[in-house]
Amino acid sequence: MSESSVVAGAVSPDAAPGETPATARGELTRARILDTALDLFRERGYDDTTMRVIAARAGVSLGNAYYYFRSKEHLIQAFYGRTHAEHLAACGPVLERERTFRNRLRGVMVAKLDTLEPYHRFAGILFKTAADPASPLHPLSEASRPVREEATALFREVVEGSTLTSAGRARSRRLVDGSVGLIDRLVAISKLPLLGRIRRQGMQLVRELEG
Amino acid sequence: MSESSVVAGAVSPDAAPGETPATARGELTRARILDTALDLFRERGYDDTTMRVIAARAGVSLGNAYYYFRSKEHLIQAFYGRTHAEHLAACGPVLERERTFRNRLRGVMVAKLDTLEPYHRFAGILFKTAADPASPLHPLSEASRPVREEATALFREVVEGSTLTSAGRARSRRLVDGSVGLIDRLVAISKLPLLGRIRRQGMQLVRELEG
DNA sequence: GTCTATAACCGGATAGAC
DNA sequence: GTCTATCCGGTTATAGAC
Repeated sequence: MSESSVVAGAVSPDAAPGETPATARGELTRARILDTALDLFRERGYDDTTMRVIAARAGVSLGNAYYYFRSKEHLIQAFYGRTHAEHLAACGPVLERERTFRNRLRGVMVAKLDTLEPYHRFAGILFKTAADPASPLHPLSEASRPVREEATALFREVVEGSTLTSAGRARSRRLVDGSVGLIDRLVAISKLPLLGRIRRQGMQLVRELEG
Repeated sequence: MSESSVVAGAVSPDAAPGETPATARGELTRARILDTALDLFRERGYDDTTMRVIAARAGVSLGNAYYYFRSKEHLIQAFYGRTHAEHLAACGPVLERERTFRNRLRGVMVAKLDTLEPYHRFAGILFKTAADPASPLHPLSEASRPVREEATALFREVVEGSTLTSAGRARSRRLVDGSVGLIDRLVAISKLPLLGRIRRQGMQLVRELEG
């Protein structure tokens, strides 16, 4: 029940959930294309990186790039898988060390920011495509399932491993710090009888929407 | 100080903020293109509606369509302007009639859902493009300024015209109803001394992030 | 100066041969 | 697995008509 369960169960970073596996050499070609793409995304952003340029720099034909990645967006999905794996690794020590809900939550969130920092520049595109319900990048899409389930498990562990009783970019970091503190207090205070009625109202709303 | 200030101050529905005005006949052509586009969006969705088809059905050349609308996304911006105008009109009676914060907020939000209902099908694309910081559709973009300021004024009026002391799709409607009730109670309860510390903490966080 | 049209460009995606 | 050839649609260049 330690965090090793989560970290150990990681999907192979570049397995590109739901995507063509491959044979020995194909796996290399695939990795080369992804590496090239992520480099280019960092350098020039997403929109200014064409599939043709990715293919060229990776030393394959355009059609071949599409053999490994069904679409340009699927490269981002692979990006998710890769950074998620890094995030899991970074969380290991934090979850090992911290026991309060507050510190565990903060540690996990700050680790995420650290992991994504090098890609800050093209973060915008992630929101854009992820917000499209039809995109394979949508958090609830089938393609996102593996990473989604792992991320869920990660947060479950944040909660379960904590006692829950105790009380990058500089602004983002401050936001995480501050928000976590607030959430922590609100969660604690929501147990007071005074708020029982409001909480029940909220819970019922959620339940109704599920049904 | 009645809501007439907001309703009266509406931008002309299709003025396409920041876009080419026009002469007599041009204005008609422009409206025809927009009508055609919105019809097509409703019928077949956004992605399946090509600029070529819009132009053809509107009886103009492709290049001509681009004379009036800088890009396909700008058609959506015009859509915002139009539905926003309808929303304002629908809000008039509500704000005239209701005086409690809760009912005013609910009325305005339900009116929005009603206004957008016919376009439910392509709502997804709105989130997608709006989430892109570089898009003219982004809520904070310069192109969005006119509608944004009017919408802000509308909500200001929801608050200012209320006493704030009293306590479509079926699920969306239920969500609005329920959420509004919750917000109302939370706003009320946040005045209790018990929550003073948390509120201050939250306010300070917001202030810091601004500075 | 306002409007309209034709032809091209560019990049994501696909078809199909090897 | 890999390539070449092509499609398709958003966008632009540009020329000319009112």
